[in-house]
Amino acid sequence: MLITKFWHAGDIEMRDGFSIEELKKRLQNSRYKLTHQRQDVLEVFLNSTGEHLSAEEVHRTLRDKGYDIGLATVYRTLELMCSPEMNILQKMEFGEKRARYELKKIEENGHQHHHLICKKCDKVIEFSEDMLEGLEQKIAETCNFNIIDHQVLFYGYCQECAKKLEN
Amino acid sequence: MLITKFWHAGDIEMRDGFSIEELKKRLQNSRYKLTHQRQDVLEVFLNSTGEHLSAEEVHRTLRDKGYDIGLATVYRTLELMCSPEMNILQKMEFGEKRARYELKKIEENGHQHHHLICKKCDKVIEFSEDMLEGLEQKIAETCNFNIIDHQVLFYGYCQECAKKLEN
DNA sequence: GTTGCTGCAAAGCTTTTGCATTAGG
DNA sequence: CCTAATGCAAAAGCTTTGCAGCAAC
Repeated sequence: MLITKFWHAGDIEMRDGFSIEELKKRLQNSRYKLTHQRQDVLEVFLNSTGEHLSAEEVHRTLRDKGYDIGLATVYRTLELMCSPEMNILQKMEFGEKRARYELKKIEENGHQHHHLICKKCDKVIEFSEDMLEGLEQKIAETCNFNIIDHQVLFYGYCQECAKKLEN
Repeated sequence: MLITKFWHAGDIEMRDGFSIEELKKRLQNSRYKLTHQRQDVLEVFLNSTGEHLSAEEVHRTLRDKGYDIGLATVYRTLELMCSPEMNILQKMEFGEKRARYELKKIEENGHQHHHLICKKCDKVIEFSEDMLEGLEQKIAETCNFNIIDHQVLFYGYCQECAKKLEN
């Protein structure tokens, strides 16, 4: 999966704030153990450049590096890191059959970013935009729904594929 | 899956515009055949009250009615009806492993509706809201991306589950 | 009569689970 | 030590596919 990054002007600054130390702290808070497998999985994300990784890709990356880890452990670790308790990874589904994960990056305004997905080549373009400003609260009030997370997906054609389709 | 409907004031009026005649017309335009299986699948959606149906639910509904149809055919039919050519159904993924489908309902303003998904009981609440007004075009221009569809998902806790979690 | 469609069963993929073994605290 | 975590392999789902027979046009 090709990932093209696009940050809207004014929303560029981000903070990840994740490290092995932070992982250790959060694990201890919940009486989980700091295994080397969990460290290894986190490091894959810390070393990746914002890619949306699938469980199998994380597993293969570690195996290729010579680390010995089972796929089941990768799945269990990903789930743990996505839990509200740990809150380290974000799980996403782009309409493929496999799920993808990325570090939970919080922008200054507290919003996640959103995704443009090309229907032809599956390229994922990220964008950051404050259009949801105030909307969450409005929905929460009107629908009596306590929002803790959201995901916005736009489907369409990227520039390259739009050109190809014209021909 | 429990579906609670909520239509924001002012966005209530909708038009479906689907019928067997319409199906026939669209099939013929693309040299597809009007089989009774395809009619039957469409009728399940026409008779349903806005539910988000999975392939297996469509299959079971038809089997229960005494119609004889294979699950593979249901899948093939659903895929066909989701294609841009047919443009009759909308495929959605709510983070379950199975996909769900519903009639492509277009609101007066041309927007689809959006979903609130309870993290605890999986209830899906629909809401309609014009907050994306102008945003699509803005994104299209800034990102050079030709948007043809979108899906907005909010995750959180519905009123009932929020209460239970307090205890 | 052609060509596409269906049904069945098998295969494919991703993800989950049971259980004996290992390792963190 | 004690409990949680791991690895493996098997199972579980959902979805897709190959192919022979059937139905639409």
